[in-house]
Amino acid sequence: MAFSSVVFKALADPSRREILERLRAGDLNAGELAEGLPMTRASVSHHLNLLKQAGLVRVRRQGQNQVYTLDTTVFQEAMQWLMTFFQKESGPVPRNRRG
Amino acid sequence: MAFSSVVFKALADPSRREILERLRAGDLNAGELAEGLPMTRASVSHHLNLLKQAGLVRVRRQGQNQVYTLDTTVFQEAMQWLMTFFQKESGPVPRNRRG
DNA sequence: ATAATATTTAGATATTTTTCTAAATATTGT
DNA sequence: ACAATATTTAGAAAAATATCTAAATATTAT
Repeated sequence: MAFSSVVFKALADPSRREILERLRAGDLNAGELAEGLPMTRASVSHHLNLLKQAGLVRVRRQGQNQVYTLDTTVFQEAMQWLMTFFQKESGPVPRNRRG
Repeated sequence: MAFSSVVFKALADPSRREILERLRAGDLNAGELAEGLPMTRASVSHHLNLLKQAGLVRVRRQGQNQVYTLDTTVFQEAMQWLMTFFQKESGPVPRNRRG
């Protein structure tokens, strides 16, 4: 699927945005992320998987836990896509303006 | 529905992003927007409605046509949301930094 | 008022997404 | 190896979304 679709689809769900916002304060494991969300751990796990596929989070094992971290690079790419809409003319987006 | 959900949901569909990208070059009416998209005019109309609800486009009648225009203010808000993810600490986002 | 053109709305169907329960996998401690 | 804990995977059911055809609405010209 095209870059933007996975990312924007991932961002389109309130539970997933909630997860991302919690991760802003620091890494959390799956159990911690599931707490407070009105759904089962299995469902949270599903959302985490979508976020991972979108490249918005990374995961590493730490003992029994799966620890999730924000990965901000994709946020940047999404921002860049949005930013093109402030330039009136369409066409390839200039990345730098030497010469 | 919360601000971000409608907006990100609107952006999550490739056909709708295609529509937005065409509108970058200038206003187009519903018929023009439907051309080239692999679906009926009714379906395009549906997508346009979602974009309108998200505040991403405006529409005005011009004779027999409905003319669609980009509205960039919501793009800005979406960008702002994304931008908060580059500040590690969570909490209310400072809008300006006088004082 | 009628016809022609442009677009939307209604209702139906197909696909995708969300969520659940139950079972499976992985790690740690005994 | 076995039990306890953390998390994911599988499969099913419910809810949301995308798309179609047909009918309805709005504008313009005759």
